[in-house]
Amino acid sequence: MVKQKYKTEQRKDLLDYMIKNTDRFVNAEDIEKYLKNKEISIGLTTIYRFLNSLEKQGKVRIELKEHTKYYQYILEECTNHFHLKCKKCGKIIHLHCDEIEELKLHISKEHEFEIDSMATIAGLCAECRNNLEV
Amino acid sequence: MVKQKYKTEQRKDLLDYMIKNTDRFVNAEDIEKYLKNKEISIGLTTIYRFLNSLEKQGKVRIELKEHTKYYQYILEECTNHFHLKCKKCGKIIHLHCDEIEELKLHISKEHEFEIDSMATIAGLCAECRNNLEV
DNA sequence: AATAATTTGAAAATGATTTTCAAATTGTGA
DNA sequence: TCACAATTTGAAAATCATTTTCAAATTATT
Repeated sequence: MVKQKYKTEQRKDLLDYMIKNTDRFVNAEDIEKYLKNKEISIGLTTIYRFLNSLEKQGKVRIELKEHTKYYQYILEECTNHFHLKCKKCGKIIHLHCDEIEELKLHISKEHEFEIDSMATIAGLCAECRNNLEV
Repeated sequence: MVKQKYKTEQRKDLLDYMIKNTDRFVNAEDIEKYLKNKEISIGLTTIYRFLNSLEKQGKVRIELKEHTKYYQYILEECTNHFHLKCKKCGKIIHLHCDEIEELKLHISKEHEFEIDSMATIAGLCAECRNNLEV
């Protein structure tokens, strides 16, 4: 399943789709519907195989909603900064911040733990925090 | 499903089990097996209902392995500190650390984002980091 | 006790994901 | 360029964790 020795149209289209939709989480059905609309015919099986392959390679963030797995492709440029993820609306904030780097060093030295360079921390964004107070 | 007006033996046993197993993630089957062994008979349906109820109340951390949901009961005393979770072995480190509090303040002020008080950050623990290098 | 409200659990249903396997596609060596 | 081998695809069937259903059991209330 992580062989992929032959290149195919299907996987090219699938990767294109994932890279164009890095601002949200998508599931297998989302992908199928979109491609069907574009007259690109890809079987659900192939979509699932592709998503599994991305997962094994660690190239996607994964989220569970109801019974369904949602995937978000991790862009290269996102591998070296932190992310804040709003629990309410799902928004992801890309955090370029020296304080985080200091914290990583501290945790590594004092707590002997190596935090992921692209780790995600959950919480509440400004808008959702305000809406809660209404 | 979040009514629970009547108290029952089943839910008492289930809560006991969850509270006694906060050091790891358990799934519905784990719970069933354990209780069956203890001669306590509880239907799988009831277990699922109970876990869903905990989830709706926000009393559990959830993790997806293969196709199965795993649950970890969140102890009261864990709601006010951070956690480091090793991606490799699953170990959870409870982090009592001033630097984190400073970071939370910074993120709140400068990035307008309120980090969860019991947030979990992924990474690699000392042992797994060393084993990787072998 | 008698009644009403809620909970339980076995069995059936659900639904997302995986498996199967024959056909189609892609790469390779002559 | 033409086979031949290796890999990939996808429709259909299978899987399997989880949910739904609903009658019976349990719990609270009068």
